[in-house]
Order: sequence, then C-alpha cells, then structure tokens
Amino acid sequence: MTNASYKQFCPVAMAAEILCTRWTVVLLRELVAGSTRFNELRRGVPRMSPALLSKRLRELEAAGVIERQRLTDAPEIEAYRLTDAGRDLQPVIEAIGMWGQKWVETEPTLENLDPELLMWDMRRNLNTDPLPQARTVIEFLYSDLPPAQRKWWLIVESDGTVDLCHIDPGFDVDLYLNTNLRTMTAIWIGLSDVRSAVANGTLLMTGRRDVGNSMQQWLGLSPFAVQEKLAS
Amino acid sequence: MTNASYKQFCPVAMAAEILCTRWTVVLLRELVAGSTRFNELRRGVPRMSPALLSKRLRELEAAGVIERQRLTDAPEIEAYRLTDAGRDLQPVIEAIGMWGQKWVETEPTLENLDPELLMWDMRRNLNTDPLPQARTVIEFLYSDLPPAQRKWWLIVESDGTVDLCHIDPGFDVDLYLNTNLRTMTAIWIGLSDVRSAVANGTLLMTGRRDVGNSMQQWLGLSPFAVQEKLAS
DNA sequence: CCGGATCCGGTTAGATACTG
DNA sequence: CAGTATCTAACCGGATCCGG
Repeated sequence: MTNASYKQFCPVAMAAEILCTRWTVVLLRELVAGSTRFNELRRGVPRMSPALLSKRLRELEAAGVIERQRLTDAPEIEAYRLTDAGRDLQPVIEAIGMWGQKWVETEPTLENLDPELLMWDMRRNLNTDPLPQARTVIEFLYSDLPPAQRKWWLIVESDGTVDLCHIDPGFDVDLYLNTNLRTMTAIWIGLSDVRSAVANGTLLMTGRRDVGNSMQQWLGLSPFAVQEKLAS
Repeated sequence: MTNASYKQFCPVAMAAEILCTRWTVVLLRELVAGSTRFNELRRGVPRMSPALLSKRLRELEAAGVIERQRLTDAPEIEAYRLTDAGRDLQPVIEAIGMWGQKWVETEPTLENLDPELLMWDMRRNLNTDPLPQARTVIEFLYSDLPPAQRKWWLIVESDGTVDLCHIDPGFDVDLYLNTNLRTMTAIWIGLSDVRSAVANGTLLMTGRRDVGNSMQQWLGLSPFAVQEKLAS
C-alpha cells in the first residue's frame, strides 16, 4: 500500500516520495488545472488505469494534498479538491512544465499526439473575448485521423460557456478548420502559429473571415507556450 | 531500457517522463549540489543500488541532462556533469524541496535519520567565516548510535578546506559536541536551533567557548531551512 | 579503491473486464 | 458515475561478483 521510502531526511527526498511516483505529476497537473471528479480526471490521464488512479488519489489524500468531498445532494458522487498544500504545488508543476517546454526535444513531444487531450486543453483555455457575442461554432477536421476522431466542434455560447463535442451538434458552423493533428498541436504548444500554418497550407480555413482572422487570439495557447524552446 | 511513455504532448508529462522515475529527483539533487563521480553520487544516495544508479545516469545522459567526461590523465575514471539543461533543473529541485520543507509532516522526516548523509551535508554547507584562522577540529558524538557510527570529526583547515572523518584523525579537538542524531538533524533542517537544544540538554558542548558560541553561524543549515514549515 | 554487471525474488504498473 | 478484480509484464531492491 505505502510506497518504499528513500530513507532520507532531505526535504527533496521527502517530497519526491509523494510526488515522483508514476503518473502522479501528470495527475496533479490535472488537479491544479481544476478537474475534481474521477471521470473528469480520467479524461485528463486517459492512459492511466482506473485502478492506479484510484490508488494515487488515496495516496494523495493520505499525504494531505487533496481531500474528498461528498456532495450533500448526491452522496454517491465524490469530488477531489486540492488542500492548501495541494494548491501550493502549482509552482512545482509549473517549474516542471517550463523546464519540459524549454529542454525536451520537439520530436518526441510530437510523437505523443492525442486529439482528445488537445481539444480538451483548448476548450479549457479558450479566450472568448475576441469572438462574436452570439453563439459561435468552430469545426475542426483532422484529415489524418480515422473517422471516429476526425471531427470536433467547439461551441461558444453567448454567455461565454464553451462546449466540446465530437458528434455533430447540428448547429450552423461559423468557421471550418481543416488541418492535421501535428500542425494543430504544434500551434497549441507554441512551436508554430496560425499565420505560418495557413501560409504553408497545413491549416485551411473556410467560413467567417473575422473568426478566422482572430484565431491566434481566441485560441488560448498552452500555459507553457510562453517559454521559448532551446532543445532541438 | 527506455521507460514507458505517458503519451501526452503536454510539457509537464514530457518532463515527468525524464524526472519522475524512482530515485531520479534525489539523484539530481546530488548532481545539482555538485557531486560528479559515481562513488561520490553513491554516498549521496546510499540506498540506491549501483545497478539502478548506473541505469539512471545513462537515462539522464540520453535525455541531455548530464554528460560524461573522461579525465585525460585518468581515462578509466569518469565524471558526470550537468549540461545547460541539467543546470536549469536547479529551480525545479528547489521548488520540490521548498514544498517538502513547508508541507511534509515533521515526524516521517525525523524517521529517516542517517548520520552519514547528515555529516556529508554539513561538510558541504559549512560556513568557515566565523571559525578561527587556524585548523579547527570539531568532534560529534551521537550517544544513541552504535559504535561504528557514533563519532565523527569535522576538520576545518586554515585555508578553509573542510574534511569529514569517522575515524579519529588524532588532532586536538577544539569543540566536543555530545548529542543525538534526531536533535542534530532537527537543527540542520531548521526545525530546532543550537540555543534551544543546549537549553533543553539534548546538545552538550565542551571545549572552546568561542567555537561553541558561534555554532549556529558556522553550521550552515540545509538550503531549505529558510522555508517555514506549515505541516504539523 | 573505482565503476559497474548479473542474478533473483518481490513490488508496481498495464490491460481488460466487470460491478454497485 | 465511480470505481474493483484479475492476470501478466515491467521495474526495482539486495546481494554478490567482476575487471581494471
């Protein structure tokens, strides 16, 4: 149940016992980003088995990093929330991510593409300010993916809420984007940008010109895109 | 050989693949602190098996965090040095250590006592400024330890070099310290201090009064002792 | 001493299926 | 929705041994 200790009194070692087990830092990124429910966390760490996720959540609870809340009106549903100690992990996760953005080579990163993670991240960080006040629908078509993962829709309601669908919601589409997953991911993590992807033909836009022209603005980038990459 | 990937393009996940495997962060702390040789690193991570240490060093080399240098005058001896990317991990290790100091509970920390790690850390951070110009010898006696680990000597030469012995060097001793390992470790990581340990009788001093009175100054503390602990 | 390699048993993690 | 159960594969710890 409990992990083997490093048997070192050094705070780095004590913290590493809690943080540096497999999947834990990735899970913490998801918690710091605001996910609270079991299946919400699963979407953020889809390759982690539910058994291990459950185990890690129990370990983080025992370490005082998260606490579980039972909703009074739905006692069978639990929510996992960061404690003060957990919220204080944000600088740690950020430091790890900034180092990764700066020093991990590009190629291995772009071998780990995942449309659902990308669309989920984009939904989370979308900036609605440059978009029209009315409901706006943007269709993403990844021409290199199989049918089940090919089409995604971002729906920005007039009140600013953002929804993500991968089945056709049936609304009129304001902007069609035709691209491939690698191009869109590279833009998202700051290795490319909308202008150059359009220029070299890997990103095609159809529909409302105003929505297309402001894409670099409404597409909030990865929080780590601000960090310049130094690795090749 | 290579670790299983998280298959996420997120920089946090990419960095975690390199950093968050067992022992890696503790090993990096040792490298950031300045150790370069295989057996020097072993002293800093004594419970890590040499096979795993060797494997981790190869992985960190492949990740571009360290590089090995063969000394030209002794080509059979290798040195492991941080690259630019490796030196840039210092803020990450510091952030982890500061979080650990602030939030990991005291009791588990003080169950991981180790006199060799403690003395080694003290040697590394000792502040020679408040000490006499002549050679100064300080004897540590841990009354709770078995004979083989009971006595240690710090020898500060007049040129400022510091040596650590655990066999009697035969020099005249300027200051005798009689304490226990838990007390000394608590002082080192900032959970106690020299004054209160002397006051409650867990630290006894004999010998030169001036060297004893300046102990809180020449005993450079753990780099993380500046961080206040909030956990119980 | 230095820098590992090898072997073996126990623990951890992954894959898949299934349940209240 | 929120997890367990089960089985297998990978990893790790500890001891021992080896070549320079």
